[in-house]
Amino acid sequence: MNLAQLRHLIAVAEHQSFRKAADALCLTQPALSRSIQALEDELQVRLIDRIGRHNTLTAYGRQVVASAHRILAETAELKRGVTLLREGRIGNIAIGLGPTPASILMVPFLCEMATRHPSVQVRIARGAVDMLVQSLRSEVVEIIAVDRRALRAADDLRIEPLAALRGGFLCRSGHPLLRQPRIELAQLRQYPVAAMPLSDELARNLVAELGPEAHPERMVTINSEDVSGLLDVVEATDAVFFGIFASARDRIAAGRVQEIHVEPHVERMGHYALVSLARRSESPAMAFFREFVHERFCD
Amino acid sequence: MNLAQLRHLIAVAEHQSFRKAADALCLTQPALSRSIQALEDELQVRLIDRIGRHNTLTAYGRQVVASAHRILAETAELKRGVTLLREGRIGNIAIGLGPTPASILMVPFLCEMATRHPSVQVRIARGAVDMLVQSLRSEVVEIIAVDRRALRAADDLRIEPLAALRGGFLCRSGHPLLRQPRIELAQLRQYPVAAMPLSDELARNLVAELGPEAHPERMVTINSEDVSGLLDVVEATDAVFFGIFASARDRIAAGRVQEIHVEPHVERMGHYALVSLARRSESPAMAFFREFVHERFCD
DNA sequence: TAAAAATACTCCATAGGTATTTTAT
DNA sequence: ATAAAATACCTATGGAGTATTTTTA
Repeated sequence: MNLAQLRHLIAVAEHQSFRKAADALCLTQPALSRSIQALEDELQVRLIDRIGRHNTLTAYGRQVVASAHRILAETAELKRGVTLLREGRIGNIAIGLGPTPASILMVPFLCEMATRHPSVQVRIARGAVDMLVQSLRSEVVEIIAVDRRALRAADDLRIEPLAALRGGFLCRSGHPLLRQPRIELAQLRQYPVAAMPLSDELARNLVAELGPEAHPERMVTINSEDVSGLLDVVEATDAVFFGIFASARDRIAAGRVQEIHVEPHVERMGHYALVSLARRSESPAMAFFREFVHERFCD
Repeated sequence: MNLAQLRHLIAVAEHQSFRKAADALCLTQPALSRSIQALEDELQVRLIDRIGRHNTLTAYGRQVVASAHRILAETAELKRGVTLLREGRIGNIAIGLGPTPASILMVPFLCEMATRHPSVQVRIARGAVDMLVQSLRSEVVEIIAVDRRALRAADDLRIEPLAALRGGFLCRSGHPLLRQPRIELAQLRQYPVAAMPLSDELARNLVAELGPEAHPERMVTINSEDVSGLLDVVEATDAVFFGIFASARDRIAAGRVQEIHVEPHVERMGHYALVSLARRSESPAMAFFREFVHERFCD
């Protein structure tokens, strides 16, 4: 039994004629006859009463045609489902975001999906890099966006670097520091410093470039993984934010916070990456996330 | 896309290995690989991530496998349905019965079907032969059992004669007539005669054999198509029944009615037939009816 | 007698098998 | 290095076409 035979049977049932059905199927009449015969032989049952003018279904034929309709409808549904999935009109994606990527991506991405692709289910996990990598390996999430320097390379991971993001110090507009002609770390440290947990590598670099006072353990007083929360504090108080400017893109654009140019000037860059399992194909809707991330990861 | 490919995909999904799945399918691994590839090519989508140890379904694969399960379940259901139908465990039959056949068959057949084949839907139409033939031609019923002599032969009808049935006069046990040594039509006509509508042919025969007094128009006083009803009357009164003895088989066996031997003795036979549409195959469950009829049409 | 379905035959595309190469752990 | 999947190549079968016969209205 095959799907063609079912289509053929339905056509004959509809046209009540092998010839007309064959024409409709773009098939020759003998081919159609044999197709129906083969089905009848396999089911060991006569499906159509051949009575010259208008052929009619037997009781078996009616039974089989009913099933055939369901089967063919289901195959059409299969193809439709694949198409919808490919077009990203259905599907689901599970994403893991490290603290800074979350601050840059989460709300805007969820807004984008909610408006543009409302039928795609999105799940977002947030957390530390190690935890996210674990989620990735256990396939709880399909992709993660994390700090590249906190990542241990492994050949089961596909690491896709993202554009580097500028970072440094931010404070609210009208902050007392901004009135000073030259801001050194010592002045800045008179205010609380808000930052997310920083990597050892970054800590070493800070100490090397700005002196021992710049070690996060000493410098950072307000520490949270919730970067947005930190920025709320920075906007409302004299606390100073240390992190990636893109996390505060909207606030900077709105003039609510601004960069502090600390002397000596050192360009701080954040390096992030999308990480997924190697040799694993990705959900179709994941293209949206990928595109969105590359769009947002720039200064 | 074909059913084999869907089966193959499901096997690979289950075994997470082309080799094991191929073994399970009694297929070689290359054949299975190509089958899956062909399906992927047709759907233009990767269905399985080949990752050495355990291959896994892609998002598309999961979608397709879900549909594939439904499709294959439906094809199994199709075959099961055909089998059930062939075994007469499901199905429906619509039957037409003339007055006398109805009196012989209806109740016992319905009892038989209700006990032996409770899932088979049975519809029984009763009526005059012409009406039943019309129902047959319009496929309202699939077969009719009627008086053969009331039937006009036509080559779109398949007529299957049934064993002839003896007929004549019946009265209740203890009927005054039975005390007489010799019963002639004149004596019998002192009592009401109950009969169903009789054919012109039979009327002519009766007149020829028993004289003008035997013409149904004069002889029959209680006339109905409901033979069982007539027999109820005959049992309860001195009315005499004229018809086929098989209609009263149970009543005769129980000694409630008995034959009246009218002189001169003329063997009256009823000739019935099963009629169906020529070149039309019959419902599988119809075999039960056919068998039942042949079993009951005997004296 | 004419129209439709079945049959006879021929051909080709496809599915399967075997041998081998490539890939991944 | 080994196990698994992919590829190459060959074969056979099933399905389709053409020509013809049989059937039936």
